[in-house]
Amino acid sequence: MRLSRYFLPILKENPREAEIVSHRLMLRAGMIRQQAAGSFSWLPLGKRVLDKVCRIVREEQDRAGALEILMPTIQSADLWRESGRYEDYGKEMLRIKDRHERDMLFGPTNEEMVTEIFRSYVKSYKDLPLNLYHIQWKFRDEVRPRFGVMRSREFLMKDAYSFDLDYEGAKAAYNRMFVAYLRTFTRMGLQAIPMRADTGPIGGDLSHEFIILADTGESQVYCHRDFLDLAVPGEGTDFTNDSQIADIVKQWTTPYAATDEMHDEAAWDVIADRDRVSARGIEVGHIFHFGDKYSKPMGAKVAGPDGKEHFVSMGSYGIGPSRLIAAIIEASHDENGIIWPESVAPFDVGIINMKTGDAECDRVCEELFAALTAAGKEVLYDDTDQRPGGKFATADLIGLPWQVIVGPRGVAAGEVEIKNRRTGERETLPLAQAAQRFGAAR
RNA sequence: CGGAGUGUAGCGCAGCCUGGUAGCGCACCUGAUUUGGGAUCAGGGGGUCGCAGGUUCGAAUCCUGCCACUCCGACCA
Repeated sequence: MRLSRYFLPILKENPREAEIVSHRLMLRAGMIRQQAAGSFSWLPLGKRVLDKVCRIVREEQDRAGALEILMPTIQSADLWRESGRYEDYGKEMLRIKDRHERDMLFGPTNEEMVTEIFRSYVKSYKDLPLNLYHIQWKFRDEVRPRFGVMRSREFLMKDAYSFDLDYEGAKAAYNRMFVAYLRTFTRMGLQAIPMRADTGPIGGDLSHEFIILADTGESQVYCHRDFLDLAVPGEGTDFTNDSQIADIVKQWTTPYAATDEMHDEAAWDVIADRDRVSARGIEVGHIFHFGDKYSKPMGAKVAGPDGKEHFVSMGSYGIGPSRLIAAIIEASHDENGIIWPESVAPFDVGIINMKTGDAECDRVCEELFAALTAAGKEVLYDDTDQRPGGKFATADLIGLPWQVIVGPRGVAAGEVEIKNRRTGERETLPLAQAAQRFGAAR
């Protein structure tokens, strides 16, 4: 992509309304545009990151055996009356009437709808386990939206729903999602720690929040230092092996970890001082087991091997990709801007032409741009006629992992400079080697 | 929903107290000189001063009501 043809409305100054760093940087980097309290448009740069995050989420959900579907944002109130939540949910649910005066709502979550789908088709335990997920916009009419996309009213959510014959099966499904989450967050360059959670309004008796540590986190969290060195399950993890998956979950739930509201002072006191990690955290995922809370009132049942009907045992599993992006920035930035982990960076490499219009600089940049693109890299080529300082500032702000700097001085010597955004390390390389560094053939 | 605050050009702000032709910086457009960490000069475009009433010869400025947004608290992915 050539920057001259891109839409990247960066801001030099901090917008007044943005208090926390991720909100500021997302606005300044031209990723998002606020449209109303807690509702945002995603501009090209932000959309690219959102897509990358969603892709990782998808890959890990699929790997763990979940199947992607897509349900509507607008739901009928009748479904929610079946579960009893239409009355219970409160003002956070945006209620709408259609032209026939029928009660509708903008979905804050999809338990009822997915249960409706399930009960319509699945009648036998032989079709279980089943886990259906979708990535869809949700709306919760928060009393006080804040912190940009971290706490918005409209937000993107991956929500998965598992269906099993009994508690044992549901527990195994829960464990699969648990392990999938560990992998998902790790792939985004985050260290996520599962913490026992309150089951909240959805109810249930087994629940974990996945919390990442960041100085600007919204809540106080406590955990054992052991978490920081635990091995994250690899790509080859066998999600069909229940006992292996259960072992991983056990390993990841044994050391102490709790959010403020679940904190147990007595258990905490037992831990040696040097092993205690007391920090700020951001919740990026939440998994629940809730049994027959919806299957029972909504009549979602299957025939078991015993020939009798059983209400299915369910769980739900959420990740907020839009909020996750803010969390990544909170965990990875410096005074100059965002520092993207490579897996979610909007582009892999930025090429900075220090002197657009200079025949040699232009030629070298074009060659590099073509070579890196051919090598499968996503490249943002700054071919604008801004001055070097401005280009550096923009590149640092939007946080691409690598910058290739092409200036007349280096070009005369047949060299370009490569800068790593995270470490700030610069390296001067002959042109051919620079291209090879990013996977180009020659 | 309680408390506090802010609405003036795309962004950041001044002007309001003490009413009299709406300003500054950045950004944008034109031209010239520039080009290794947010250039310089010259010229230019852009605002029903959040909205609605009221007071007044005259309102960004004073009064009343409303709306939007932000922050703190309570609440949540």
